[in-house]
Amino acid sequence: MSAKVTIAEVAKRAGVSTMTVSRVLNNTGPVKKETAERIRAIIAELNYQPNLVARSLSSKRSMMIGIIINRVKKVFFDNYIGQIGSGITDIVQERGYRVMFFPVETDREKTSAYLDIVRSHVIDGLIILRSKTDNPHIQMLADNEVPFMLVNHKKYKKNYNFIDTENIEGTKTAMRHLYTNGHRKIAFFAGSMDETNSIDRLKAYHTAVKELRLVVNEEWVRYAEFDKQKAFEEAGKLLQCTNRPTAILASDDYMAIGAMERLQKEGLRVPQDMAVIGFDDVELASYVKPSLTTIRQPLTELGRVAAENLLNMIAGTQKSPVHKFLKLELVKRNSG
Amino acid sequence: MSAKVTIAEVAKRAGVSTMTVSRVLNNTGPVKKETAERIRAIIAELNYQPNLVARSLSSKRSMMIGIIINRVKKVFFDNYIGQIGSGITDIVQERGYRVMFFPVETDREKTSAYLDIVRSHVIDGLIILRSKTDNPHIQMLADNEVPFMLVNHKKYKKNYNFIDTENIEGTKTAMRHLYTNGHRKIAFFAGSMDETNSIDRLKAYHTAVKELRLVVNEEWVRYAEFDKQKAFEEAGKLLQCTNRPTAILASDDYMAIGAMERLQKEGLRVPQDMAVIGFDDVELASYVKPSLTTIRQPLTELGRVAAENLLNMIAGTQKSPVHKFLKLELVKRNSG
DNA sequence: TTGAAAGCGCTAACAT
DNA sequence: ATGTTAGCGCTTTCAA
Repeated sequence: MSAKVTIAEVAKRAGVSTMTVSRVLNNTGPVKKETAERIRAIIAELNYQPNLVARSLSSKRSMMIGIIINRVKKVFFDNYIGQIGSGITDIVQERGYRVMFFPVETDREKTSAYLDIVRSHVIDGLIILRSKTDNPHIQMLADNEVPFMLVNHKKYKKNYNFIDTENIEGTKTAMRHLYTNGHRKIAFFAGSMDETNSIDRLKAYHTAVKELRLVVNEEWVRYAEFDKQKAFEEAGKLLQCTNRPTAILASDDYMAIGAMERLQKEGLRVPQDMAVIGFDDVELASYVKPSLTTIRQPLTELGRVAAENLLNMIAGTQKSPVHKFLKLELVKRNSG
Repeated sequence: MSAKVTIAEVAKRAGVSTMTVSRVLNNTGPVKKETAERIRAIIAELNYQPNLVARSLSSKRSMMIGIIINRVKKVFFDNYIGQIGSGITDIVQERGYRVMFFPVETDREKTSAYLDIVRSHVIDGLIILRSKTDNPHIQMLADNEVPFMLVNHKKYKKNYNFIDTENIEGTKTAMRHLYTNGHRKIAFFAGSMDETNSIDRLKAYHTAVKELRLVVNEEWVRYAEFDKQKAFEEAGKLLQCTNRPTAILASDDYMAIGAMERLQKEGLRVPQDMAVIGFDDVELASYVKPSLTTIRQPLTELGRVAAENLLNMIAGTQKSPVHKFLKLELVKRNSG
């Protein structure tokens, strides 16, 4: 890499110490106007750029925010992440930070996984999307007092910060909607049971079943791990039940869509023969036929709020713990 | 951040110098077996993790690969990026590197934009998706001898490396397909004209028009900048033409879908009244109604090849320039 | 308003 | 097989 200009070089040419240059660079401490201008001119002339790594090592801050994405699916950047990531990025950049997205494989062995990038000050704070409940890294982050925010995850611990949605209420809303439409036998497609969202939604399903005095059938609860293909398969099994439900509520849109595909493949009409409702409102939801009725999560907003709180915690203007919930909204379309 | 264990601490406890610990850490140079084991035990006991930033500063490598995503759309992580990113990530992790995704705003002012992260050794190499032709940063990377690969971009310069697809052939294939289906009046929706892909596809459209001796009409070429909404609007204008085409070839799927939505909104049937063909084969393409016929780009493979070549260049086993093209494939569905 | 010294935590290069 | 020295490029701290 040619022509590496360092702060020392700039200082030398300006006839000042590196500290003065540093002050100009960071707007820290007083510098005489003319000196500052001279230095700025030289910086421009030499096209000098501070070495971020050296700066991080020395100052222990990087002005970077990391976004951890649990890489479970093959194509992990889906519209769910796209919407949340967009919200985060907006806020973070507004406040002069940069964002970096880290896909990480969920191996429970490498305990270091992403503690090291924070400890090393590669990034100043972390936003973690849809963490697993048994993720050991989170506790390490907390123990190390690393600023972090969990998105779409819930854990009431005083050094855990999260922003989640009102899953219980949302699930009930969906159930009541189906009930109103005449459904009394409702199946539920659960996501990964190691995510609090899944757990909450499943629990709420059971509660709603009781509250609405619905028929209960264990076979109607299918586990598909937020995976479209798995939902496709589980829907097949569901159709084998002697006592067939008339509606499906799925824990996310991708599962709803997978299930719907299977139903249609087997010749059923949606929603006439079986209604289907999803969760999230990803881009695909409005494109499938019939378009998907779903419980909309305000994903972009989720990202924005997470970013705001994280940055405030880093700045020290917000104290831990942050435990927030955003509202959900039923989006009525044509699938149920 | 509590209990910061450094290499010095490990060395002290092991009764050796930091260099010996460093050697154990990096498998560099010889260390007596027992010493190594003792050191490893202490590392485990103290839960020591090397400081990545200090390591980067000293060694000038970070074992990280950056992926630059031009942030033009609001939700920038779409399925196009998802597929490419997935391919990249697979290869990069296989080879012991990590990946980080950087969304960057396309402001031409900040010339530093992403040169600084490489110069600073935050990352060892860069993959850039769909760069603009007038992107000044690329030349800076080249001038600074930064290892980089452009994906879905073409530029024959000896210090530019790219992996692209055979856009010309692909476009012609699509045109011939429409021709075979009886179409003689074919419209074209061009993407952003500051991307080589768009330029190539538009050029190929014109060539095909000539080769197939088709009717020519300037109004049939619409510019929609890879934007679904813009395509929606342009399709409206297209319908105003006195001499209306019978088919649309779009430079990417999102535009094709936007156009299709408008046609359907105006009461036209696709493909009977107007055929529509896209480019890419993103996830949405198979979900829209009618499902989208498209020229499939091997997106995941594109990512894999980009990553392989980049890592080889970093390792010194691959020389610049790398100029590669992957084949395209017509995916026949129901829209044309 | 400016500078000098020290050090962030690690590894390269050269000893031994 | 191991250690010493120096330094990566910056900022912190203290002094002037």
